[in-house]
Amino acid sequence: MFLGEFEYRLDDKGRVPFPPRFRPYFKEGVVVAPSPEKCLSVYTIAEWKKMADGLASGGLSPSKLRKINRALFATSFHTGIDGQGRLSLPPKLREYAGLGEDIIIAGTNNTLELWDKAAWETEKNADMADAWQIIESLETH
Amino acid sequence: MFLGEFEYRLDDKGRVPFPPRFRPYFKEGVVVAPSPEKCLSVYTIAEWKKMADGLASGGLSPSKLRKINRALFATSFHTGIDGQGRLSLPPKLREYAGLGEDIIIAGTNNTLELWDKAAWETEKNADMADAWQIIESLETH
DNA sequence: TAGAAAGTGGGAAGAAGTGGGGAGATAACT
DNA sequence: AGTTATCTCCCCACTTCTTCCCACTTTCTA
Repeated sequence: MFLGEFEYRLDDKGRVPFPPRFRPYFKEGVVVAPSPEKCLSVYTIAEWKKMADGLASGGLSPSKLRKINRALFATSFHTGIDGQGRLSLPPKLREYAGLGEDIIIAGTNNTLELWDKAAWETEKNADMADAWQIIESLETH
Repeated sequence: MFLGEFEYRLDDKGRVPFPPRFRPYFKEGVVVAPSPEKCLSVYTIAEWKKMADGLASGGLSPSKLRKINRALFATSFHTGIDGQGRLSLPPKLREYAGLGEDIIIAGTNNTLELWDKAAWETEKNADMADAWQIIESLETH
């Protein structure tokens, strides 16, 4: 269960600190994938496999599955955390998410997300307003 | 079942005492989440999981679920009570709730709420008036 | 009234953020 | 094919911050 919002700086070499409390869960490795919201999703190996299996057994047509496989697996990276507790991000992914110097790492229950700080602030405010409306409507059922 | 209203002081390091009678329920940890009313909700782990599971099984679309996950999980923090019975609050949450030196911790049945004292006084007066009206209207059904 | 529990404050040790340098590997150019 | 240049990864060091621990004062209770 990943909770919280953490602010870090991306250094010249493309490295970003990883929240200490989450490091134990990523001992076996880290999978970084692009997300539809122009940020990066960070999976544990276990969560990644669960997600991949879900897609494979999702009853999709072979051609759709090939598309998804290319989009998802080819653009994702399997990496690790270095001795100083940092994650080093490939240039392609840094570029995709428009990462500047200020980075936000946010917990989203099963995964983490990696954002440029400015983009995160706007997204967060929008999402919080929406979320409370959705939750309110769920609870009245 | 959490009842009552407790007044404490937030120290320079962002720590606030936790009502002794409630401490046993938070041995496994504390989840602090922002609430729409500009205060902080305090969950036991069990209550938090119940709430989170309810959302996950709510039949929401993936994009809505991502929004909710961000709004809810990224803005919340998993923390604990220190040896002196104090809760240490992350700066982001202190800021969100506009916490000054004087803090109110209020029981709200299955969670606690954490308020700036001044904000609490005005909210409480408004809520008491509304609540009795709502209860009255329920009883007439 | 005395003892225990709780609120409050401060200090020290350890962890974490940040930056830099060196070695090894890869790729390109001569 | 050899040499060189570049890039990446790993290790080292420093500074800041957080967290844990200790001590004091006040309040409530027996």
